[in-house]
Amino acid sequence: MVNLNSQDDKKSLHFLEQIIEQDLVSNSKVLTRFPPEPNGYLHIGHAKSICLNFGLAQKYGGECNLRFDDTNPTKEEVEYVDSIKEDVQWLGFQWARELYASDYFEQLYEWAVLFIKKGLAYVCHMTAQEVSDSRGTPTVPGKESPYRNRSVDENLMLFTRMKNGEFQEGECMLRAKIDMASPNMHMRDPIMYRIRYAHHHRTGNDWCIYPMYDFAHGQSDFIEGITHSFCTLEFEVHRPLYEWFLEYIAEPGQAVPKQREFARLNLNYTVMSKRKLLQLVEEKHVNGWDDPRMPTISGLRRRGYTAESIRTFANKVGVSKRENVIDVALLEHCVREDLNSTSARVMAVTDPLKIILTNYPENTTETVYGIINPENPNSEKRAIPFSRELYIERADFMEDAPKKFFRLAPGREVRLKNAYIIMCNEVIKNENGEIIELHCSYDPLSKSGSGTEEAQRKVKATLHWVSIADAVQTEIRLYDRLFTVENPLNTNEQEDFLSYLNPESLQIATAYIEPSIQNAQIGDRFQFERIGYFCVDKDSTTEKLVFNKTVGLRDTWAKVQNK
RNA sequence: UGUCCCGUGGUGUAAUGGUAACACUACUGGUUUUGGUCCAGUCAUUUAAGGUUCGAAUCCUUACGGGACAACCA
Repeated sequence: MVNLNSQDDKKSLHFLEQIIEQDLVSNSKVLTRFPPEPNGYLHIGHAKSICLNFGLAQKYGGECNLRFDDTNPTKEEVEYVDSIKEDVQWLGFQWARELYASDYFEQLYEWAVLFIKKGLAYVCHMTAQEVSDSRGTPTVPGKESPYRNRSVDENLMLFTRMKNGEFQEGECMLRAKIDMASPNMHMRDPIMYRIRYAHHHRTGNDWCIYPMYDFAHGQSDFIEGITHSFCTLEFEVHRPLYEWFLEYIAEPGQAVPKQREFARLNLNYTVMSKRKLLQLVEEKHVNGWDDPRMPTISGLRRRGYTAESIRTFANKVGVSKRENVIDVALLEHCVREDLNSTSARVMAVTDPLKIILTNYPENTTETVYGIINPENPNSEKRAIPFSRELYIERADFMEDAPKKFFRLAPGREVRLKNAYIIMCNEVIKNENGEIIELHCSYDPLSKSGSGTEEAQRKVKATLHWVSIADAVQTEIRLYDRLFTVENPLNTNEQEDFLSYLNPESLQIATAYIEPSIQNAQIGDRFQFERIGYFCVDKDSTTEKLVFNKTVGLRDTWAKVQNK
């Protein structure tokens, strides 16, 4: 498992760390948990929670459990369980125990009976509509259920019959008897158990009654001996209920878990709710949960993000209780920083313009050498074939170049990276006036690394290139933000978030790459020099490599152009 | 006219009664055989008004602003 602590140096403590350190005085061990519901794939927001829960346990010498909150069989599937486990491990964490709330169904049932016996729970026969109507509103108190004051014996008998399948779905439920006038809606006789004739991914058809979140989560924490139960802000109003149940379950003086809440992660130009992500998948606006445009962990992984960069990101966004929207530029910065120091360089032309070196011998190929990774002082070199006919990037040539354009233009010189300095002598056009090729001459004395006076000549630009005869033709998938606006949820009445989908979020193109790319394996990451970071997609075949663009290099020239 | 939570540069996070700091973004400039990387610099009277104090981003009061809560979801 990765060790996060090395990154911590002398940073000040965030508020959850402060809480833990105060508790450490009386408590010896920190036990946390990451509690996903297996009803969807994990996203970058979950990554923050994972890094927090596992990281805190690690920092304070404790442990972190992976616990699936699987109390709603109608929405949960094994596929999601498997993907969640894969994602957590890929991120670099290993749980102490793999657990399921459904493991505790028997115990939870017994506790429910205990609440009935104490006169703190009752079976209620109101319909969903009646429950809703009688609950009141945040400003208006609710009304008590007519079934509220049944005898303990009758409740016991009824609850047993619920468990035995003697009622239909929706016919009745078990409710906690708290306070219908509480200003906290969650204390207005919340539902503890409901009837569901659904197959559960673990317990099969053993049960037809299932506990609600509020009667399962805190109890599960308690059973496992969790010391700190960290969750997102929307559960803050559940805290009194979390504590209310535990108060009657724990023995006097027995330690109970402490729930504390932090702000969830939001990223601009995307959505972060599982429901909306599921909708994107089901309605096929994207190609599955692991579509590289998705903010899911599996999507980011396929896109080429490293686990390291996501952990760094989670660390940099911080932890607090303020609503926040993180600029996706920070995520991109984190992955660039990692990939810059680790990825092999390669030259790839994505929009080719043919050039012919008129003074270079025909039918000749020579080998030039490039450094695989200039950030690594011990980097090896790679061999690159050079010849008379080359491709350069179309954007690297302008016929009428403004002063600020440093690249190739008629009568101007540039260096071909790792090779020679060339000059553009002639622009060849077709009958439509489109530029189809350039005739250039090269300076034989200017070869890279030769140390000659000519080679040390200063030129304004260095271009990447590829020898046409030796290039490997590949598919590249270029991604842009999935949504055109920073907050797709901020819609006016007649639109929904789908209307802000970016129609150009995926573009497919061809890249011609130097032949050293031939041995690339699925998942390998490269920097296409001067373009960006790419990784080999799983759709690659022996005939054709497919690359995903992870993120572009910072592009100062694009900014200058846009002014 | 409810309860709870939160207000610090464009964005996030620090400063825990004693000089508002760091990161990202943006913009300047330098280095560079990647217009990348790297390096240097610029960008805030801490929502407002009162109060306590020698001293307030920090404590108190009020106002204003934002968010959560009315699923047999989690």
